[in-house]
Amino acid sequence: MSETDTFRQRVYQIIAAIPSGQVTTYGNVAQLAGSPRAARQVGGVLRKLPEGSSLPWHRVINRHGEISQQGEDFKRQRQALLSEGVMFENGRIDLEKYGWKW
DNA sequence: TTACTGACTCGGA
DNA sequence: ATCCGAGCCAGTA
Repeated sequence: MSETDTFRQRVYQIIAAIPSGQVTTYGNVAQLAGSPRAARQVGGVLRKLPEGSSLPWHRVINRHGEISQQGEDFKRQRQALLSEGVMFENGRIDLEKYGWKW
């Protein structure tokens, strides 16, 4: 991770390292990227992901263990997680159980 | 350059 | 536990 890396590039690298079947929060990604208060910007980066990106963006959720997206994107994210074995209880994921611990 | 936007989070009620 | 207001800051226009 070089000095000239942008926040976005760091976010890409971090998310690419989240294992299948595990999740992390926007805030955690921001912290690992070196800007602990930029959780919102992590969402901003993912919102503008290039079409056909292989980045596992669905493994990023909010601090309550919920999917932050709406509509069709919400359904796609939920399905992607379920297919990796991540279970929901009342619309929430148990971060103690599925949270990514590096 | 300035001005908005918002896949978030924190703290108080 | 839930709700809401305020702050945040990289992108974008």
